Amino acid sequence: MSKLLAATRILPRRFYGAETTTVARSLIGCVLRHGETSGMIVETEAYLRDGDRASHFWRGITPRTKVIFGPPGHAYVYFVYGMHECFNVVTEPDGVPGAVLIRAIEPLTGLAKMATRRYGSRDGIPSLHALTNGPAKLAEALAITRAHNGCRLDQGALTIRQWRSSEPIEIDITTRIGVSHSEDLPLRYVWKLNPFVSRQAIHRSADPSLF
DNA sequence: CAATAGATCATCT
DNA sequence: GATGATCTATTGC
Repeated sequence: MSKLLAATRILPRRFYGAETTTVARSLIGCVLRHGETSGMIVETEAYLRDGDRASHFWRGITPRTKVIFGPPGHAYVYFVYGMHECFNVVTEPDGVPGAVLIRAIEPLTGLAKMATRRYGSRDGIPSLHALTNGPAKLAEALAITRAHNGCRLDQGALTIRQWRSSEPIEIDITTRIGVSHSEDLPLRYVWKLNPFVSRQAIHRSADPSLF
């Protein structure tokens, strides 16, 4: 076991029972690990109970959203676009819905395995950051599937660990990616200037030279 | 670099 | 029957 992983400790269940926005922000800098593969969380999005039409659960409990209404600290994994799976953590107390989508990680261990899962046995990967800079990309790289839906994150093969960073992490808050409702809510948390985020936290402008 | 098309199916109306 | 918390390849400037 590497020193890197030995220095981490699994987040307790109560960590996830807090407000969804707090959990989303606090997860930045933590380590998501599945077996030999792991990465540092650099980008998250909060999905809320109140006033958030972009969430999967704003209409209430369905077979798919059932786990989101359950106790915190469990995985919510959903399938979209006929081919992609994305990983969330369930937040808020039991009975209160809330979820945080993990949008990007910085690869830490098991790089070769991740590359094989993403690109097969062909040699050479496009780039390191392209390995895990998107919710469906990191799920594939870490082999997180719908089979993990509802599993606990404080025990078993799929865990999230705290990381003692020597320096405080600078976090940018932006609107969320790819949503077509509640687009203006500032619920995306990105590690400022980290090259492994899915998109820069830079605003778009008609004049790119302004940036 | 930016914009767009196509892949492809579970979920809910 | 429409839509989607996406990704990749391709086209266009």
